[in-house]
Amino acid sequence: MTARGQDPDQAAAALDENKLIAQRRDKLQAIRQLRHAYPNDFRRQSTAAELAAAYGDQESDALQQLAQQTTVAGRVMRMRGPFVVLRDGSGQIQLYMNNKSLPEELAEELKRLDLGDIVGASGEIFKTRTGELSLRVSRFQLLSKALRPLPEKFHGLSDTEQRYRQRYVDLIVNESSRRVFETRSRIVRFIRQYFDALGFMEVETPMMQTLPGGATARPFVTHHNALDQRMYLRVAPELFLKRLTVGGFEKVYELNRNFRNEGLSTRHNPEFTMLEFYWAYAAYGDLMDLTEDLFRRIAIEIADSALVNYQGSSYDFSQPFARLSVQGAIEKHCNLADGDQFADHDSVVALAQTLGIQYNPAWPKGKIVMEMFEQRVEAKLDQPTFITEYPVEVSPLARRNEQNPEVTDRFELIIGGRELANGFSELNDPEDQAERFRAQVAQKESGDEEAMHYDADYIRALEYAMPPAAGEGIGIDRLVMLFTDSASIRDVLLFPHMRPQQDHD
RNA sequence: GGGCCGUUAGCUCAGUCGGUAGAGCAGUUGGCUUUUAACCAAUUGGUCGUUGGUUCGAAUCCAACACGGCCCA
Repeated sequence: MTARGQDPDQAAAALDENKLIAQRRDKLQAIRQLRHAYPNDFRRQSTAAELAAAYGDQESDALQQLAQQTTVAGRVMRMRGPFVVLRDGSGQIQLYMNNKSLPEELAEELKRLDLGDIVGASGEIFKTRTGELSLRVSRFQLLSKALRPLPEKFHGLSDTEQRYRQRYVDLIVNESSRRVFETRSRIVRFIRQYFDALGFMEVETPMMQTLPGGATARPFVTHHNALDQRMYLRVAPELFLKRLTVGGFEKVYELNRNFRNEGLSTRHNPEFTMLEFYWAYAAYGDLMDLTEDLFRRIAIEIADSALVNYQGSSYDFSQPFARLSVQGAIEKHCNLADGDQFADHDSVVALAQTLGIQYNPAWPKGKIVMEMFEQRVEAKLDQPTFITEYPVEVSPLARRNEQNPEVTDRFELIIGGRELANGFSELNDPEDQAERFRAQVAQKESGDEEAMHYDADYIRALEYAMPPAAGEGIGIDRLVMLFTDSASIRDVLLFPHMRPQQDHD
């Protein structure tokens, strides 16, 4: 019942009650009469995986001879007659619990056992007639009662919304989901090992910043009470990591969360994980080589093969990636005869008209060119491709190309029509950087909310001399999507952002 | 922001032409007790997402809203 003035969350929880939960609460009450219902003095001797490794290959007779006793613990996942399947963090082990051979009080306890309960059990290791490794249970104990029933045993939990909102249930019943997050963890661990082995140092820079910088994106805004100061959640760690190269840390990386106040989609979550690394005395070509090597090694580590299948496409990470300039990619995928259309602002505007691009004629030429790329080309780039020569107007932190000052020594890696990485030779000329910041401020003042602020301290840092360097960011969520064949970023985030559910009174 | 689709028992899903709600699993009771989505018999369980409209009558038709999915921008 929803009492007037009751906490809405409590009201929702109360409404969530049903007969199945009530029955289990009654069982819990009965247990509370007998003893502590949530003991924490049970200790197990074996995990399911350890038992499988030690005894899985043994013959039934040999096991009988051994008569090895052990103790396990885990969640009840199946009950088939006298058989109870227990799952622990390592895998599954079957228990044999015949209520006719158990002592009377345990037979009573067995009646109260439900799917989802967490129990400890001990007994002799044996193999059933069908050859399944099992434990002939002589003693068992309920360790934690499940008051809520598990989803259906065969189909698991398939409602997408509930899988995201109640990930703990998804993880209990859907092995494929568990595997995705195990793989994510392996990938992140591997990346750290990879950079550590190359002599990079992992660092942590501010996530709360007084000036958001390092990317063109809308930030989340918050407030620091004691300082009475406006603060921003970082959109990128870039400017702090580059300050560290000024300080003399020549190879640094950070693998952590960024926050961008933008829409949600199958490839965007407001908080997402990014790897950024900065490498002194290297240039963007070195980054591309490293990126190819990293992706190949991740593929072999995770998939045991450089061939990765993703959503119907197949990528061979043993091969070097294609390399194509922004302009070249537009020419190729829009079937343009020559590059004359890119000569000046007027001709670019004319081309945007011809291609039916949505744009603002007041935008600088390079920004219109990027709109062409994003609206007409990016999604078509399936196979791994480095797109290079990004316009200087959309690359305010990247080093200018020495042959063509309109573009930067920058690349993005596109796979499956998605941006996976973005890297460039760093702009370490403080006077050029100050100029670029001023251009960003002008764009911000003309209404571009994503344009950057002028970061005077960053300019001061560059004035102390930053070594020539190259730096790159790799989107970890999208990378995990690629290596787990996941269609949505929500499938690789344990707790993706969701709109709150509304309760109707 | 726009388009399309979805929302029915704890879970997975049916629901015909608008005529008063169904299955499997889970649960309960009993049987069986070396099974593999165990099996056999009986049985409980529903604000049909929310609000409003049309109608003698709405899970079903219409509208708005909420949440989710896919596609587009």
